[in-house]
Amino acid sequence: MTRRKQPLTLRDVSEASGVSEMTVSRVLRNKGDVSATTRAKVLDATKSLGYVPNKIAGALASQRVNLVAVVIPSMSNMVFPEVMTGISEALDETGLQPVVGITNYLPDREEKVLYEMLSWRPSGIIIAGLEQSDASRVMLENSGIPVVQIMDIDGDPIDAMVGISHRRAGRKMAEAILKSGYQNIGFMGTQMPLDHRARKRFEGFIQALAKQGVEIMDSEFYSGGSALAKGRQMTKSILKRSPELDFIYYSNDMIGAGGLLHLWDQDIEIPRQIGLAGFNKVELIDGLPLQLATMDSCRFEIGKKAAQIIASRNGLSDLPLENIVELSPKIAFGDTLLRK
Amino acid sequence: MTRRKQPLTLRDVSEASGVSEMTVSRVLRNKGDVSATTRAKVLDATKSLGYVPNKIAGALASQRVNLVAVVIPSMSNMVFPEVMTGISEALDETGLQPVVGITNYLPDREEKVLYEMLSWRPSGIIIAGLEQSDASRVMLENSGIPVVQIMDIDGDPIDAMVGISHRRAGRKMAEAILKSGYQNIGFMGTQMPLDHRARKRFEGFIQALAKQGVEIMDSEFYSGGSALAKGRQMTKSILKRSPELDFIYYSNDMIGAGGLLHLWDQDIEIPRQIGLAGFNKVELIDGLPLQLATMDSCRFEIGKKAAQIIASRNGLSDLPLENIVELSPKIAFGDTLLRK
DNA sequence: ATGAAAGCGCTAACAT
DNA sequence: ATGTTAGCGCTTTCAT
Repeated sequence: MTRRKQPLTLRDVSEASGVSEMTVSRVLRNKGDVSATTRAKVLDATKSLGYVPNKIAGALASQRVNLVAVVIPSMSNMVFPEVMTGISEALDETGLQPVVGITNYLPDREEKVLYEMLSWRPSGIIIAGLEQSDASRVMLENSGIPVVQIMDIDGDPIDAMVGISHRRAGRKMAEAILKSGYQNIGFMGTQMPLDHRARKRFEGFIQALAKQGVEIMDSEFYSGGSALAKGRQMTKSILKRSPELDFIYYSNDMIGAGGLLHLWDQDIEIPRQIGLAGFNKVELIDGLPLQLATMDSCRFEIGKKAAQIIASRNGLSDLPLENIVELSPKIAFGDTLLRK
Repeated sequence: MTRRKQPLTLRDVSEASGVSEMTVSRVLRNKGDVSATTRAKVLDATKSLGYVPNKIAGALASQRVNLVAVVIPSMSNMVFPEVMTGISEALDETGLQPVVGITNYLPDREEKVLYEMLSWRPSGIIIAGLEQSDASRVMLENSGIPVVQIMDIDGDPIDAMVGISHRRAGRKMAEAILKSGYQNIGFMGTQMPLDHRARKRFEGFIQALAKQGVEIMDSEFYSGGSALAKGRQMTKSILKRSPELDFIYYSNDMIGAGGLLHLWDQDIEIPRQIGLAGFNKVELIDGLPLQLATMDSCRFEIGKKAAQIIASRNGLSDLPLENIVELSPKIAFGDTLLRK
C-alpha cells in the first residue's frame, strides 16, 4: 500500500461511481431517498477508494459541528476520567463527540482553550466550575452555544449547571464527624486559591463546626508532588505539631490514603485514636488496609447529566431537562469514621 | 450581557472597523504587514464585538488544521496523562493543539475514532501501539497525514514510531531478578489479549528466564476492578497456592502496590522473603511504605518526541528528526528487589 | 430518485 | 499597506 498525497474528495467518488456528488453525499449521510442500486455503487466506490469525508467542509456547509467541548482543569487526578465516562456514555447514541481541553487550573489557559474551542463552533460546552474569568464568561455568553458548568452548584450559572454543593458537602462531613464524638479536628488539603471546590468544602466544614462551637485545631496545605507521599509526610508533621488531634479531614482521597498508610505503619488505631475522611470516593483507595471514609462526588452522574442537557438542547434527546441539577453526595463511612 | 444568536463573521468586524475583511483577517493572524493604526482599529472592533473567528472556514480555505489527533486506549490508568503532558509541552510553541480520542482497547472503537479524527484532516496522528486493524492501517496509510505510533517499538511502523521495547523491558527485569538470586518467580498481570505491550513484556520475561533454565512457577491474570484491590487479593491467592514463591513480577505498578500492601500487612519481609517489581514508575506509588521496584516507561519523553516529529513534519520545528526512536527504560530498584 | 446551482466564512494569490 | 477575486469541499435548496 502506498501513501496518498492529496486526500480524496466527493468528486473522486462521484467520478468513480458515475453518480452525482449530491447523490454520493446523500448516501454517505443516509439522507433522502436513494435507490438500492446507486447506493451500492457509491458504497463500493468509497470503500475501494478509501474515501474519508471532509468534516471541515461538511461543517461549514451545514453550519453544524458534532463536537462537544469539554474544558477541565486536569486529567490526571482521577476525578475527570469518570466525568468523561459519563459524558461519553450519554453522548454515545447522539452522534455527538466530546473533545477535551485541559486548563491546568490556570485562568489564562482556560481563556485560551475556550477561545480555541469556540472557534470550532461546537454543539455544546461542558466546563468545570462556576468561576471563570470575565473574559471567559463574555465569550461563553456571546457564543450562542449551550453551556453547562459542572461539578459545583454554589453560584450562578451562565446557562446551565450540574453538580453538587461543595459547601454542603463540607458541612455534612463536619456534622458526621462531630456526631461521632470527635473534638480535636484537623484539616489537610490543597493550597486553595487554585481549587475553588476544595475551598468551598473547607468553608462549609469550618462553618458547620463553628455552629457547634468547635474550631479547627490545626491545618496544613500543599501543592504539587505525589498526593500519597504528601499525605504521609503531612500527616506525620501535623501530628507531631498537634498530637491531640483525633480526626483529620482531607480534601481528597489520595492524601487521605497517604495519611491512612502513615497511621497504619505507626500502629495507631483507626478510628479509635484518630478518625479520617477524604473526598471523592475514588476506586483506587479500595485496596487499602482500611476503607477510608469519604463522600461520593457523583462524577459519573454529573458528566452524564451535563451531556444529556447538551444533547437535548440540540434536539437529539427528549429527556425532561432541567437547567440546574443538584446531585446529593452521600457519605461512605468505610472503616475510618464511625467509632463502635 | 445578552446571549447572541448568530455568531459574528469577519464581515461584521470589517464593517465595524471600516477595514476590508482581508485586512481584518491579516490582523487576526499576524500575517503580512498592517499599519499600527488599522491594526488598533481592528483589534478594538473585535474586542468590543467579542468576535471569535470561525476556524472551520479558516481551515477549509487554508487547507490547514492546527490539530493533532491523539488516539489512546484509556485515560484513567496514569500512563496516558503523562504522555499527554509530553505532547502538550512539545506542541505548546508550535500552534498545534492535541485532540484526544479514547478507544477503550477495542479495535472496533479504534477504527471509529480514527475515522472520525481523520475526517477533520488533522496535521498529525499520534496513536498508541503498533497493532491496528487492517482497516485502520489502510486509513492511516491513505490519509497522507504524518502518523506516529507510540509506546512500543517491537514491530513495523506505518510511518514513524517512538517508544520502548517491551520485550526487552521484560527481559531486563527477568535478568535483574535472577541476578538477585530469586528462583521461584511468579507473574501477575492483566488479561493479555487486550494489552499487547503487557503481553510483550511477559514474553520477554519468560524468554529471559528460560535462557537461564528458569520457568515461571505460577501466574495469575485479571481484568477490571480496582487494580490496588486486585493486587491485594491476587497476591494473597497466589501465595496460598504457591507458598514457595520468592518473587512476583507485576505487569503494572498499581497491582504491584496492592501486592505490597498485602505483604506488608502480613508482616512478610520484603525483599528477604519475597521480592516484588512492577512496571511504569507511576508517581502514585511514591507514598507506599516501601518503594516498589519498577521500570520507567518513559511516558513523558515518548509523548514529547512523538509530538516533535509531528511538528517537524509540518515544518514547525527544525529539530533533527528520526522516524524510529527507541527509548531505554531503566530499572528503578526501590526497596523491593535488591537483597542486601 | 437524482441533479444543478449557490453558498457556508474564511484565506491564497494576485492586484494596486 | 490594503483590496479584490476565486475558490476550499461540502450541503442546502430548488429543479426535474
